This record gives sequence, structure tokens and C-alpha cells, in this order.
Amino acid sequence: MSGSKTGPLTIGKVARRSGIGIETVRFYERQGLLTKPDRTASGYRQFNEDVIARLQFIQRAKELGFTLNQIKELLSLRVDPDTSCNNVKARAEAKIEDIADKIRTLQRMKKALIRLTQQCGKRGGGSECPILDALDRRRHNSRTEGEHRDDNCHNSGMPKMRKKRN
Amino acid sequence: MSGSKTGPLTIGKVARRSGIGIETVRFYERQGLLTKPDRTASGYRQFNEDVIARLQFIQRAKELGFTLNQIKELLSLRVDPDTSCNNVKARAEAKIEDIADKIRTLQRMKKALIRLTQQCGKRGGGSECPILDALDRRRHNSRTEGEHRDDNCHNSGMPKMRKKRN
DNA sequence: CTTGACTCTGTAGTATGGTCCGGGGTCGAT
DNA sequence: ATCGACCCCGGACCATACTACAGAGTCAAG
Repeated sequence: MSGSKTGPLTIGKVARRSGIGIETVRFYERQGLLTKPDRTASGYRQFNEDVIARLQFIQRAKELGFTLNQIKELLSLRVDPDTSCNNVKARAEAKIEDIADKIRTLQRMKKALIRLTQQCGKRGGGSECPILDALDRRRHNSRTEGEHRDDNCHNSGMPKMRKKRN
Repeated sequence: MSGSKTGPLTIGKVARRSGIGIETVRFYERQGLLTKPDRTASGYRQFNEDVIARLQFIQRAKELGFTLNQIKELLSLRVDPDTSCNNVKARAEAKIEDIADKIRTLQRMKKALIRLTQQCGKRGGGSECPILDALDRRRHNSRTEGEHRDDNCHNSGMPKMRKKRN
């Protein structure tokens, strides 16, 4: 250790070291993404070192499409006396599935882009919009027309609907 | 083939089949994410089938943290007469890097969560916030205190700054 | 003890990405 | 012809995630 003369972590230092604006740090605190820091007698915030990793995590997670609320949940996933193991485990497993899904889609997108750069060398005229292939990987949906799992079917007990035009 | 009686794709059908609101489809059109559809004599939009894949791609990409503008770029990555191969290739490669980076971070997050579910069985009291480990993978930054690549150093030719307190 | 960098709170404004009318025209079954 | 489902457009409104003041107090070097 021997933290040099780092001194207490004021909000300004936290902001500079994490690369996030002061206002934003305060904002995250208000939103409950940061645990309320201690205060000096005069009201200045005193953060612990770990808030910096937390802020960086938040940044990264945002780039990955998580909302602040989802990030809050991710950050609250921990095993502690107040939370049952099974509870945490279930929530974590749901997140893992989410994430695995994102990874799969990203990998397909990446593959599609790589294919694009490769076909680049040879004759022009590949797919019209190659990246869309990223989501195809077989159109086994079948449900391409007729009934799309909603209204207009089996209207039971309704006054007298005239029939949807579509 | 033999498109059944699907009829021309009105905005309502597009919306239902892609699971996106009508207003949102119009919004994406305004934002230039969809090519302007043909119109009937009376002004009704007539979409082609492929707009549905496009809309689903947009949805998915949004969940992955891409902004509408980034998505527009992704959709415009194609090899055609108007765009030089090298141009496309360079842009695509940049995207590939972005994506690879996202994948790496997601994989670390996933790993951290898996570790969490595992340590769940055994003794309580693991890391305080396990998911943060997802970003650590060694703190080789060194730059943990002192000078953070900005102001206050080497003030050359300035009137007489009194020195930043921090 | 002055001064300037820094902090506080609270409120307002911005950008992005939709979402919701209202007023009006269109289409097709009855 | 009429009625209800659909469509059009323009503009207002909303949630999320910041970002920017304003006004006032704090801290420490000079």
C-alpha cells in the first residue's frame, strides 16, 4: 500500500480517474448505481477507490446495450447475508443467458462482416446488404404470413366486430 | 414462391410482422434507416418483404448497444458500384474490431457471472461485487495515481496559473 | 485573509429514440 | 353509400441519460 499522497478521493479526482464527468458521477449516485459515499464535515463526498472500477464497469456495460437499471441489477448480483443463494443464482443465470445471446448475435454479425471484407477482393456484386445475413442463419420461422399470434382470431363474446381488413 | 394472398405490404402488416410499432417504422424511415418505400396513388406506403429482416436487424442491433446512426452505417456496408472496395473494407474492419471488443467484454462478464453462480453453492462471502471482476483481468494500468494525462502539468507560457488544488 | 480551484444542491436544458394524438383521406365488405 | 379498419402527416409529448447553469459554501496556497 502506502497510497502516496493520493489523499481522500473527492468527486473531481474520481471523475478524472474514471474518465467520467463530475455531473455524471453525481447523477449515477442519485440513480443508485453508486453506494452513497461518506461525507466530510462540510459535505464533500469521499469515495473509496473501488468506485472507479464501478464507474468503468458502468461505462462498458452501457456500450453493450445495458440500461442503467439493468446495470444496477448486474451490480447488485452478489452473495451476501441478505440475499438467498438461490435467488442470486437464478438472477445470475438469467443474465448469463442474456449475455450468451448477445454474444451469439455479435458473432454472427462479425462473421457476416468478415465475409463482406473477403468477397470484397473478388468480383463485386455480393448480397445487397450482407450484414442482414447475420440474422438469417436459416429462416426456419415458417410463420411468414397468415396469423401472427394476435387479435382477429377466435373473437369470443365480442359485440360484433366487422372483421379486420387486413 | 406463390406469395399466397399476402397482398402489398402496408405499414400495418410490416409492423405486425416485425413486431415493431407503426409509428416506429415511420420514425425509422424518417431517420433514413429504411429506404423510402414506394407509394400507391393515394399515398399508402408499399414495402418489400426485405424490410422486415431489416427491422429485426435494427431491433437486435439496438439491444447490442448500437445507436441508430451506427446501425445506419452497418446497413450501408455493402459493395456496390458507388462505393470503393477499399472504403467498404476499411469501414467493415473497424466495425469488426468494435464487435470483437464487445464480444470480449461480454465473455468476461459471462465468466464472472458463472463464477458467481458456482461459488454460490459453497461458503458465502465471495467478492463484494463479483461482476466487477469482469473488467479487471489484471490491473496493468499502473496509472493509478498521480498525473492523469491532462492539465496542471508543464504549464508553458500561461499568464500565471495559481496551481490546481488537486 | 484573499483568491481561485473545487465542492454542494437544485433546477433547467439537450439529445436520442420513440410514442401518442388530431384531423383528415382511403379501402372494401355490407 | 356507409361504416369501420387502415393509412397519411405534423406536431406534441415522453423516458432515458446526461449536461449545464446558478448561487453559495469550502479549502489551501500566497
